[in-house]
Amino acid sequence: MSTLAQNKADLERASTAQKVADMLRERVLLGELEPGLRLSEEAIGGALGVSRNTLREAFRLLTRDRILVHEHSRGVFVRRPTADDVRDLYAARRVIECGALRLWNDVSDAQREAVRAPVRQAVARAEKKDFSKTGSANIQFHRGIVGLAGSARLSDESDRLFAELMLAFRVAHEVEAFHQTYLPWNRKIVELLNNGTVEQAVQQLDEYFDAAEQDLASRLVAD
Amino acid sequence: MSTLAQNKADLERASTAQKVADMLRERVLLGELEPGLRLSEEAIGGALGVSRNTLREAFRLLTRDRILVHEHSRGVFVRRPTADDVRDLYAARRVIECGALRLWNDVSDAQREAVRAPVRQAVARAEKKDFSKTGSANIQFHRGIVGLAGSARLSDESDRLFAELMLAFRVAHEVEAFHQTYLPWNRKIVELLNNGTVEQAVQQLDEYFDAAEQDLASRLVAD
DNA sequence: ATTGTGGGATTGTTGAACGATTCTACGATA
DNA sequence: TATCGTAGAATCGTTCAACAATCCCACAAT
Repeated sequence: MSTLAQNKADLERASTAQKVADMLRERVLLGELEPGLRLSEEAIGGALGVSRNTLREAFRLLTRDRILVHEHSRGVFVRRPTADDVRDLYAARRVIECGALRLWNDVSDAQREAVRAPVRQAVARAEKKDFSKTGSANIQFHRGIVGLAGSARLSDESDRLFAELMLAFRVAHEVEAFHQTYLPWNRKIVELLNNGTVEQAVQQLDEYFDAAEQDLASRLVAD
Repeated sequence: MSTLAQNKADLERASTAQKVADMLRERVLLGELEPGLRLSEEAIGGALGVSRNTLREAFRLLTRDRILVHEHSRGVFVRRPTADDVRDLYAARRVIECGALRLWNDVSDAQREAVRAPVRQAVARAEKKDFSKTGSANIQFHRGIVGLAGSARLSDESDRLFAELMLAFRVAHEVEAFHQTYLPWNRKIVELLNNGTVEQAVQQLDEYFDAAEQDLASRLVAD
């Protein structure tokens, strides 16, 4: 049955616009296309070998994901989050993740494990002085938390929030170093959860958000 | 300064695709285009006098809003929420709205008033046997709750969840009667908030979700 | 009843075209 | 020197026509 599900993904080949959008998303998140950069329809379309119409469809997709911003008759630009955006982003995360974390005792073991595992891996890597994937590990931890809610829609929206946050890190020139700072926090949260003190874990998560928001926002005031 | 903000809205005339999307969204939400209906590019584009390309951009917009679903090489259809969708929707609402409501004591008076006012109006109308806008009043109440979080992103996403829920009501043939049932719940929640017993209000909201979810899901099992 | 197999309809994508809007650079004016 | 206005270039917004790819439906064969 699992093979059928796999094949399904192969059969549902994405449209050209979807594939272009995926590629552009990756480039933006990898930092190859800097925030604020204007994406010319002609230049990008020519380079990728797709028509303007198809490319515009891809742009719409990414605009909805908040990766790009669309200005009428001016074109699309890689989003450049401001300090206000960061505040909004963290206000949303606080509600979503703290709310999800409070469900800790009502969810499946698999869901709980999706929260613990990323931290365990990050700790293991940190002990080996391997800081290569600390960023994605931190994201995985928070994805796990959102997953406790058991809503695909909420998880999808959170992924969009995380992507936008990545752009903010990029603007703040703090892509990797940033996440690394907060591993101790994540450990503490998992520890509190394992102790059965869920409310304390929620409070700890809330403090993490305070610190992270302030840290990031302070780096975004200057241009 | 307020006039400037108004003019801005005029200046930022929406693109054709955006206007088409807005019109289609309204038609769908009003029930003129039934869930499950396939939207032919040629038919709709011809009727609205826009090109296929522009129409397809509008479709993409609405697909991201979960108003339409897009099946490759088959076309776009008005979304037809299933019982599983309803479960997912309420799982998301539970986390978002209960989380937002817990912020009651930390927000501005204006934000709190945005929660109370819709219930007050609904009560006034109900006393006059005027049940015309009870649906939108219920939605306004919940929009107000989400607004407590103070995140435009979260409010936008919630609007999408509400729109999707409207479609579910449509499928369940319960557009107006549904909301009406839950006015007493809303009153009780506001009452508990005014008493300063926020946690009890949150619990009441959670029970509302349980009841609403079960009611709606039970009407969606049959086709 | 199930399984090919056509043809017809619809979508996916392209390329060109042209009006509308924005940007840029240069010169006029104070 | 600084501000303003303007013509021309560049780019976006939208349409149209075309064709390949895909799906749907009816009909025939087993």
